[in-house]
Amino acid sequence: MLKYKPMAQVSIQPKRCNDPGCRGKHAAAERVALAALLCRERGVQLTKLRQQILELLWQSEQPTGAYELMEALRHLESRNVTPPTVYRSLSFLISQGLAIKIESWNAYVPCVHPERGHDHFLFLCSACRSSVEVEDQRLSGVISQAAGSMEFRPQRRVIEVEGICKRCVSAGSI
Amino acid sequence: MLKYKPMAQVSIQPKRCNDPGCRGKHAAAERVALAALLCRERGVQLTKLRQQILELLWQSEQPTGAYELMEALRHLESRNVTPPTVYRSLSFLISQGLAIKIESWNAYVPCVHPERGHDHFLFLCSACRSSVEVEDQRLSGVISQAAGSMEFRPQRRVIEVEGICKRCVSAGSI
DNA sequence: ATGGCGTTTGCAATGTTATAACGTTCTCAA
DNA sequence: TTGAGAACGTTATAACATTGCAAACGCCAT
Repeated sequence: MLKYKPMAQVSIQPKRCNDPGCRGKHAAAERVALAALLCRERGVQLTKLRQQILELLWQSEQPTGAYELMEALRHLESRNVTPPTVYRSLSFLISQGLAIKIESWNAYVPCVHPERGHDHFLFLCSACRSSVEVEDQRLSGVISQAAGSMEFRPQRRVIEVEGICKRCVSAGSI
Repeated sequence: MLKYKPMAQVSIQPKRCNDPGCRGKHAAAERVALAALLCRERGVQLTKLRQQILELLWQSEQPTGAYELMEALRHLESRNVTPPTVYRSLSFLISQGLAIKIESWNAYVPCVHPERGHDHFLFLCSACRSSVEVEDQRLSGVISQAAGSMEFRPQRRVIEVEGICKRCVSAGSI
């Protein structure tokens, strides 16, 4: 069961990150504050509901399913919450680049770097069910080039590599 | 509704294809014959059911959903066919590299080059719902390299680029 | 051919993920 | 303050996929 702790409300200074090699090591509260900032800049609303869902995603150790988020919300709000509520907020977060759907798992993760418009790929560990978001310029290059040679106009990329992460290989969980 | 025509039973000479730039221009019957050959070589059974599903995939213009395949089978066999029947056969075909699941569409396509163990990516046109399977050495390289630098052991790759294909761009279906 | 054994399929039920349709409430600007 | 668009609530249903168990099939050693 996904747990929720309300995040600090004040004095969080959102910072844009420029390190392409960072492995997403950011404080959740800071990233949520950044999301709020970006939404303000863009003139879109990070409503309470949307922020709650974003925080739940950040607080989860692992990619989270929509129905799991729904359960968590039910406890948060002490009322019934239905699928459209969750899916609409997820759509919003995804459209704003604040969350990502992992297509091969039907699960959702917060996007670590919404402030960059980059292509990312996801490494998914099937042993510990963790995901890591990675930015790669060369990947974008290869895809753009292949698309160009076919005169294909790309709009959305899904790049997911499932396997065993370093930790789990060491732990012998192969 | 997906149509089915039984494929020629005789005199099909399956051929392995070595053209990395081929865009999957192969006769369906020849590809099914090749699948049968590969299964024989591997000591696994391409049963009637499995072959029917593979043929349906080849005969479909577009990626096909499991329930659509189920409907088509019902008409073929004039009896009820249930989801597990279809999903089990799809699992088999996928495990043998004879079919591919398109994760972002929950749909299935035949794999054009089961005889090669390559990484492929898929270009998906959201206008005409077509898919094209492409092999790319550089892509595999970029992913392997990124994985290596994280000491991640990749097992399965999902690479799907959705957008608008050449035909649909020309046709102005943007 | 026959019996044994692993593989494949049939079938009913159920689980999981996602959206449609429609009405209400909220927000913000004129 | 009121009107228009955005966001949300609610009911229902669509779409996709799996579990569990039993029957049939295929293969092969006897």
